[in-house]
Amino acid sequence: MQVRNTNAKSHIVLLLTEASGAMSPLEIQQLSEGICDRVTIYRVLDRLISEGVIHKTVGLDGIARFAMCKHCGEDHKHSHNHNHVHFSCEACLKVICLEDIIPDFKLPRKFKVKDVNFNVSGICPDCV
Amino acid sequence: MQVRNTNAKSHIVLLLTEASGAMSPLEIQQLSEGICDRVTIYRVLDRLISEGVIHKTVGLDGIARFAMCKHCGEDHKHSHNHNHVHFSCEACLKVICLEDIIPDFKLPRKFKVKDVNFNVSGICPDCV
DNA sequence: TCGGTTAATGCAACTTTGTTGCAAATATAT
DNA sequence: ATATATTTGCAACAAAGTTGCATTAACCGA
Repeated sequence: MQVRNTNAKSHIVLLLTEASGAMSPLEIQQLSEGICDRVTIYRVLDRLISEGVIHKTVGLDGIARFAMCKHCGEDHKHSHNHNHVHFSCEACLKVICLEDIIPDFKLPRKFKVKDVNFNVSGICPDCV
Repeated sequence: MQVRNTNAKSHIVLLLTEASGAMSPLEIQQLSEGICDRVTIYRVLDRLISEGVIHKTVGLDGIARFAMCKHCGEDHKHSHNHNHVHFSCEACLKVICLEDIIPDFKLPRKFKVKDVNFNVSGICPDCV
């Protein structure tokens, strides 16, 4: 399946690139002033995920949030993990990627790991 | 606020105690054959959480699931973390608590951690 | 540059998950 | 046994995400 660049897609990529944290579809919509329909945002995000451009994280609030894949080069689209910590601030409600913090753990070998979702919530440095 | 034991509550605790993994409110409802209203399940779960009897985890599917706190004695109700790994099997759809697998990570000191939600998805040993 | 093909979008309707208000029911202490 | 506060059921609501289908728009090749 061919990949096309569209207004909605480049707009959303730009938003996520400039964002200071992971964004929910609703937040994207609110910052986009009707650039496209709500449904399109979900669909663009799905595509960006499968293209390996962004990754998804879900915290205890159950809301999906999306962020650019920063440390993932074009070359390993299909094999990269997003195993860094995501921190949800209970005060400012921001969710940030702590790209450098990669928890160390090991599962019994019989488990086949395909995806990782690590979230920590609390108070971020800005909100102390 | 006083705590009461009710049919719904003890039924749900029993279900979770005997369960092989974390359960969603919907799964609880389906295994309960109308023992109580859907809303009551949510409310009982809320209470059990605040009593420190169960804990909550949310994976990439955004669905809340609940499991007994096994390694948490009565005494440290208010301070225990649920920092073990939860494994979601993409095949059998079970979510199990790996109580013994506690990832090692460290945040910059300025972050105040209050809660942890660690999920790994893939294929479990039973579904190889 | 102009069509033609096919991916992407908008709209409307729908599903699923979770929440709230309030009156009725029930657990527990006395 | 009764009083009181907690818990429940019901109905309605809210938020997040999905689906079908007709229309629009990217982009490839002539």
